[in-house]
Formats: sequence, structure tokens, C-alpha cells
Amino acid sequence: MTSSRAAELRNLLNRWLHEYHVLDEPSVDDATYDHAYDELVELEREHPELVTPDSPTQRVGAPASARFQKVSHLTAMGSLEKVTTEEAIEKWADDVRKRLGDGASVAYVLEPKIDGLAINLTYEEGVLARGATRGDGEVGEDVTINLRTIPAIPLRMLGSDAPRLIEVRGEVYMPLAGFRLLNERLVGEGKKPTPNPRNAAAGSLRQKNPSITAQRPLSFWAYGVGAHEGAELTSHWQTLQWLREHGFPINPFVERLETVEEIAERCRAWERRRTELDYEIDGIVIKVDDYAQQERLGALHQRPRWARAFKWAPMTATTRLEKILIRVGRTGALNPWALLEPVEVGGVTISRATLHNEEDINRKDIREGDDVIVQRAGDVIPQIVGPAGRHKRGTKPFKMPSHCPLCGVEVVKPEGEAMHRCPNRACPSRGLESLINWVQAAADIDGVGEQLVRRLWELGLVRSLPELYRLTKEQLLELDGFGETSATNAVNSIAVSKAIPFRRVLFGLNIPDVGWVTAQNLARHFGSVDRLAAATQEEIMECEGIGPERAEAIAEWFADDDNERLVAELRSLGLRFEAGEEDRPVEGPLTGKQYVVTGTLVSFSREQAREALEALGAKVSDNVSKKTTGVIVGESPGSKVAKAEKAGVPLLTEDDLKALVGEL
DNA sequence: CGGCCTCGAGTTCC
DNA sequence: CTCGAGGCCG
Repeated sequence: MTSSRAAELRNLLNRWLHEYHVLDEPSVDDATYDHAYDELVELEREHPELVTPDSPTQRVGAPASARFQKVSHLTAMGSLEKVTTEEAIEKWADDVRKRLGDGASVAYVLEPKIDGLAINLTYEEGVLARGATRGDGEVGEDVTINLRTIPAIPLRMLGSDAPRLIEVRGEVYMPLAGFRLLNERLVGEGKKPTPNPRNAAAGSLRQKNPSITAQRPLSFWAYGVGAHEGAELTSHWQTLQWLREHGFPINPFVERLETVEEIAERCRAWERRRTELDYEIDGIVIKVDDYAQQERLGALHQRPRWARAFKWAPMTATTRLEKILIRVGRTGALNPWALLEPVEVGGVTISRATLHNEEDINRKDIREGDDVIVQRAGDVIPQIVGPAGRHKRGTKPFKMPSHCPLCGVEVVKPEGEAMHRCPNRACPSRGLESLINWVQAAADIDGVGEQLVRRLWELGLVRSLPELYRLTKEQLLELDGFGETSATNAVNSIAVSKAIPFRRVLFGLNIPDVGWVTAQNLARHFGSVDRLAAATQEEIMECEGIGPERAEAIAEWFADDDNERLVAELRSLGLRFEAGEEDRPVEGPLTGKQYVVTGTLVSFSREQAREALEALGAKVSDNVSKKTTGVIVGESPGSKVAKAEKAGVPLLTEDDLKALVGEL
């Protein structure tokens, strides 16, 4: 009686697990599942003889006492020849057709190449007997106890026609959402986060204690079989259907195609779609479908002629961290950055990456001389994710220098703040960096960029804003590469930039805590630099967005004699210190609306889009929140789309934007 | 006081 | 883009 109830519960629970983790169509709620599970645990506790290896309660087995055993695969797990271009796919397909001759039609199966760990599961009479890592292809490690904890891996195959023996191959991976949660948890526990989902999956599988593996959000996709006895399998496509029918999860995007054109088209489509998935894929696997054809094609150097891995430029790479250097910003903040051995990531060569601050470096546990994992976040900005492997011998944890590398003054790190800073207000870094900020952001002077400013600084020609505005054509002509025209143009653009609105001047003055928005608010609230400079801290706090901290910093800045002189000098040079028409908020049909622009637009630059919207009274911000009216989505957008969806903010296309601003 | 929201600051590559 | 932190509201 109890034994049949136990069997019934096992079957029910295994079916529900399959529905939940493989089919993604649960037929019962969690409570029902938990209730049945608890009942089975109770039954098995009272009657230990009823425990079977395929019982869902056995997913967490006994901890391994020693290291993992080596185990030989019955048939080798080969590796695939890589291709990186569409031309190479076409060439390969040509070769396949020539070798098969006879004008036979060839069909191909395409599947996403999941960036996880290849494993080999051996089922005997339909029951999971052993699971091993790929290892060197011949011999792997027996990680059965850990694989048992992965809900997507069937402990018993579905159906009554289980073969006597079969090796099922597939990929264990960690879904991105679970990966993020895991890292949040690790950091919360004061542990090191894992650098990427692949490493996280690998680490999870090699846990000595399976109850730790059980807590890791691992999943699995089957993609083929090895040795088998008692199953009729004639093609790859048919094998995948067979696996699906027997309870194995098969990636839903797998497809069978007949022509090379289709294959190339799908590969392109996948490259666009890859970032929308909840797992990382590093390419597409293309296989000749028919097993008889596969056999005739054979292998070359242990790599099958009947399959190729199409890999696109990797989004992450491993390289050597040569040196950690310091750059001092316009506010005096010390910013460590990494000099890397150049490496290609996502199609571009990366040689440097920001490291933010000392704590960040040590939390990631990276040192000069280490091999590190580099990735491009949100498509562009390179960042170091973490160390690749162990530290090199003789490396030391990073320490921030105690003195400013530019001026030698002792650096300070206020209690509770992340940044070290150089307190020297006369430090050359501040002057130079704020000049750069002026020419490229605040005034945005045509033809005068960072390179020129650096040269002028080094030559001692321009060391302050007033000196920039007093720069003459004759001075420029003495520089290499400057002719009559370019010198005249540069001097003219500098002169033209004197007319920038007050709010931009205010932003460019480098007042602590005053960025674009605060500068605009201050300009509108006070109307002139005189009224602002005369205001007390309390009066400044009346301005929108300014609390005690910022008010104090602003009041202090204006109380400084040097700054007072700077303002007077710039004013006498003709810069604007009174709010004008351009500083006033625009009233228009879009007043009160708030938009965010993300991705690349086709017929606008992002700046033009911003200006067009603002001209109609809309506010354009960088962050999506519940108050956002709409997010305009261009090509290859970043994480903002997800945020918008979560916040229930409507997504708009470039055409919607055109309709909005009335331009077609 | 806690939890959004917004702003500032620094940044890479071509 | 991302992080950190100040401001503001409930």
C-alpha cells in the first residue's frame, strides 16, 4: 500500500518537475508540489526501503567524501571546428555537398551554442546512472551527485520504451537572472562574486557538497547522444525529438534548414537576438542532419566534417592586466584604470578599462600581473569582471598611492566614501581636466578638443579659462600642424563660444556637485551670478534639487577669492553671467512629459533627438522611472528597455519619435 | 527612517 | 553605462 503510494508520488513529482523545468508549463501550483513532496519525504523516512534512485528526494545525495572520480566516456565527446564568417559556412557547405556527391539533398540542424559546460549523462534502463564533465573528451569527472540536484535533468527517462543504455549529451548552464541573484547573495555574504555565468556553473558543479549545488540556479539542455543500445536513431533532428519525448529539455530555438542562404540568415538573426535571452550563447552549432551522411563525411583530426561551430566575436575575453595606473579627475578624485594587453572583445580591441576605486579592485580580487576576464558592458564600455584563475606568483593586492601622482600632496579618503581624492585645489589635474570639460562639454567648442588642450597646457600657453579666451592666432601658428586656416578657425570658435548661455557657463565652472541639471536650476532660480554669489546657504537651499550638502559646497565655492577673480575675469572677457531667453524652460505641447532615449537612432543623433523633444517642452532624462512618459528605443538598446518593461513604461520607436516632433 | 528617484562624475572607442 | 550619494517624499 505505502509502496504503491510512494511510486505514485514519485511519478507525479517527476512529471510536475518535467512540466515546470522542461516544458515550462506547470499544471499544479507550488503548494501542491510541496505538499506531495513532503508526503513522499515522510513516507521514505518511515520506510527507507522504499527509496529509489529516481526519487525526487534523492536530488541532493550524500556529500562526496573525496575528490571526483575519473570516468571514461563510452564514446568520445569531440570538439567542433570553428568558423567565424558567413563565407566560411558557405565554403564548408560546398565541401559537404562535394564529398557526399550524388546530388543528394543535405539538411542541416541549427542550435544555439550555449556558453556552459558540456556533460555526458549515462542512463541505464532509463535511470540516470552516471553524469560526468566533458574533461578532455575521453575522460571526465564523475559529478553525478551534483548533476542530480539540477531539476531540468531527468532522473528517469519518460516513456516505457527506455533503451538499455544511452549516453545523453548536453550543456549545463546558469540562467542570467539566477546568476545575478547568486552574485548579489555572495556579495551580501561578504564573498567574492563569480565573474561570469559559465564560471559560476562550473564552480557549482564541482562543489564537494551537493546541497550547495542544489541552491545554485543551474539548468540543462540536451543536444545529442553518444553510445546507445536499444534506441532507433537515424538523424540528429529525429534524435532531438526523441530526447524531448523522453523528458529531456531541448532548446526551443533549434531548427532544421535546407539551404545555406537560410543558415546564413539565421546566424545573422541570432547575433541580434543573443542579448535578449536569459542565457549566454557564444555561437551557433550547425550539423548535417542525417546520420548516414554524417558517417560518410567522417572526421578530420578528431573533428567531425559534418558539423561546424559558428562563433561570433566574443563578448568577453581573457587578457593580462599589465598595470594599474591612476588618473586624477577634474574634481580631484583618484581614478585607477587598467592597462591591458590588447585583446579583441566584441569586434574591437581593448587596451584599457576603468577600475573605479580601490575597494572595487580588491572586491574583484584582481592584481597587477594577473590574467583577467574583460567584457564590454552594455555593448561599449570595457570592464574587468574578475580574475581568470589564480593569482600569478609574486603579485600583491592593489593599494592606492598615499600621495597624488601629479602634485605629490597627500591624498584623503573621507570616512564612508569610496573615492580617494587629492585635496590640493591647485593640483594641475583639476585645471587641465576642467579645461577639457569646458571645451568638450560645457562650451563644446568646434575644432578644440582634448588633444589640443593638453598640448596648450604642456606648453604653458593655456593654464586657465581666461587664458583660453586670450589665446591668439599667432600663438597657435607656432604649433606643429597649425596653418593659417586651422588657427583662424580655432580662434574663431573659441570667440563664438563666449555666447553660450549662462547655465552652461555655470556648469563649466566646475563647482562641486553642480552638473547639467543643477546648473540649469541655479540659473533659473537666481537669474544671475551676482545674486547666486551673494546668496547664503539657506537661500541656495530654496533652489530645486539642492539640500544642505550641495548648498554648502556652492556657497563655499563662491566665497573663495580665486573663484571670485575667475568669475570677474571671464565676465570682462565677455562671457554671460545673466540668465537669458535660452535659460528659460520651454513651453510646448510636450511640457510635463518625460522621455528617455536609448540605442542608436537612424536619422537622428541622440543629441538631436534630445533637442527636438526639449524644444517642444519635454524633459529628456537618462534614467527610466515610473514617471517616464515613454522610452524611445533605437538599435541595439541597452538595459533600459528591460527597466521600462518592468516599470510598465511604453516603448516607442524612432517613427513614434518622428511623429511626436513632427519631422518626417 | 527607508526607499525611490535623480543627479553627478568618470569613462572607451573610433 | 554604472555606481554612489544627495534629495525628497511618505
